[in-house]
Amino acid sequence: MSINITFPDGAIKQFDAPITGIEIADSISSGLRRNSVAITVNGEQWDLTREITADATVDIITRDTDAGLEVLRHDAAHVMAEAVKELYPETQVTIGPSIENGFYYDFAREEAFTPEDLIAIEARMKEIVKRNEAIVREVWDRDDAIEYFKGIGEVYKAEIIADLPESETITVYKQGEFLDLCRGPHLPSTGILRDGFKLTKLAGAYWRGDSNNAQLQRIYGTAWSDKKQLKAYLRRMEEAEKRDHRKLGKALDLFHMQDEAPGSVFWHPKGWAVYQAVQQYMGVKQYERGYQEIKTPQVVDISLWEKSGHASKFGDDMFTLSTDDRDYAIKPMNCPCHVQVFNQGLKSYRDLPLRLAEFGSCHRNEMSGALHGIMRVRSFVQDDAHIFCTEDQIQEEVKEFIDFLHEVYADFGFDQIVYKLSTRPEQRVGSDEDWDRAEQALEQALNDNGLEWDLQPGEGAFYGPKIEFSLKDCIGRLWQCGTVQVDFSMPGRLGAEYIAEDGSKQVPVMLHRAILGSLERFLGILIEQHAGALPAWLAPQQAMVATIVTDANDYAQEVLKALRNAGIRAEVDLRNEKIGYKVREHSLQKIPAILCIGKREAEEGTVAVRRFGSKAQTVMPLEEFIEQFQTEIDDKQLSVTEQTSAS
RNA sequence: GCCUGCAUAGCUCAGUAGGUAGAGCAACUGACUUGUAAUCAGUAGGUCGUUGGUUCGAUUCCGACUGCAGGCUCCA
Repeated sequence: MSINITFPDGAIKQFDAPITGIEIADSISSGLRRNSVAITVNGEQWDLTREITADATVDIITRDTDAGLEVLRHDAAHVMAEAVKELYPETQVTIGPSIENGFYYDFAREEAFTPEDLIAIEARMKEIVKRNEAIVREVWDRDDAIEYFKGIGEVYKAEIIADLPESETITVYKQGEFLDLCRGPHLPSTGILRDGFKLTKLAGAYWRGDSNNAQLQRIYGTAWSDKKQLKAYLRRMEEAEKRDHRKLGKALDLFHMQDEAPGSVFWHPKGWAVYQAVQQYMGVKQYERGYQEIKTPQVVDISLWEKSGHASKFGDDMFTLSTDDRDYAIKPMNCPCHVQVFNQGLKSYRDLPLRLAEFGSCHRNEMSGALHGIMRVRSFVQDDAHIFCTEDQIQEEVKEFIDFLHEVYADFGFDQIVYKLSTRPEQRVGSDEDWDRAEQALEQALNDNGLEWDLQPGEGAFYGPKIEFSLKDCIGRLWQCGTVQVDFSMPGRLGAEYIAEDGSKQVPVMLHRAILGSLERFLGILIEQHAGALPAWLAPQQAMVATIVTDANDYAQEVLKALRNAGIRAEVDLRNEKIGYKVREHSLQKIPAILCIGKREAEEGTVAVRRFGSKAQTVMPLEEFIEQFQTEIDDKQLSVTEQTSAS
């Protein structure tokens, strides 16, 4: 019997059935056969060795594509599990998927794996690849599968199968002595994995992601189509590490943290200069967009947090104190305080939308394991604002906000933004009708802005759904910064109301929103994004005046004064050192402009400018430099190259 | 909070198979007046995170605690 196989380019070829993916690949070219790892058959991913018995549309998956890498990574996880079972037979295997850049497998074992074990496991994996064991797919009866895995002591596997929907076909893959439940697809044999993998780290992970369950041992690895790709990836990771904000924060003398104040930042003069630049920028932008800035108290009676619902949901994570028989909490967030400001005086529908903003200092007793540099801290400042409005105004306000956020992120040099819509969680306040309307409003706003977004069911705040705006950092980690949340419940709980057009009392809708999120976290991301070399408008020290000879000291002081008068953050280096030494030091500090001053410059009233990232020096009159540099700062130019191309 | 690992000079790191530690840079002193990524010489600097235990003796071995790192969980 012959069947028609349709290829991605529309070509149709006849084959004698049954035929396998590997035979199809071979019929096209030996190169394709060598590089193929799986095949898409009528939209479903199949093993290359699985027989195709009827007409089908196929697409051969090669090892260098995203789908191919996923297959390789999944196989790497299986090979790792096989290696672990060979070396430590008492270990139980659970699940092992492919992930971005690699794979992991979760194991249950009494004894902890050590870093030395990883080396042994990796070596055994290489052996298994060398053995080139055939990987065979088998369809099993559900109960037989459960019995089998129970029989060999793999209770986790048995549990997974028992929980699979009845309709699911139970497939088992066999390689050598190792048998694993898996949907596939997999490589025809272990040898095809080749040597582009490496085990990277050891971690704990809860069974089924629930902290009430047993903790398993997770081994992470990275896997690529070949060794060259692997090496390139490892180099990328090394580069990324150099950008780490904790390293740069120390090297550039921006901030420090110490044992006595875990999760809190000591900002040094230079770091604080950046912090201030960011905050002042936001203040101006908010004013331009119709926000009014306020400031609310740090220590507030616990009763307010009980009314708002925060105490019951986050009580354990709040810093509390009592004095004079009264219980207080250090504010973990600003919203209830903002409602208090709204509640002062009688509000009219004419006052809406009312946009109250605060650089609100908040404290949260985050779990010790959650802390991470200045990205996740216990003491932080939010660029927080709450918009009190009518239901009709939600759409427009959210749309406005998204536009605002895009403008801000672009100014800071971010163009990769990930949008997520988080909907009602299990533990929540407010009626289902309110949640329906709130979720709809946000979804509408995202779609109206033509944005691509992911849904995160159940991830909303306890008082309302939210859109999360995340930025991708240099290591590819996603950091949530901006957010906008629709809240139908808190204003009512805290007694907010306004007089409507018809004279009736109405409860306003409250939009919670932030663009930077936490300033601490945002600065961390900013440092990593720019590898510490902040654009001139954000740099802590924008210009450094460095003298070549002591005779130029007086003129250098004049230059410093002129720069500072022009609003430029400048310093002067009069030390008795060689100019090469000074240039090196200030270049390492990534200062955007170094102005070298020697005898010639002093006589001519010029400066010799050396820009960060360039070895070239340009001698120009002081006034010209100031004018040019000021424009660069005012326009928030992101790089000098942009400046030259723009002018 | 949980799992694994780590904690030595201001910084980056070495070291001690148990006998109280060393380099480079930085700091300080002196000389050098210098033209674009490190001038030379000298000096000083450490309860080896805290705290118990084992030992004649612990920075080193064991335990607890604190902090940090990578994950997991959490993130108003």
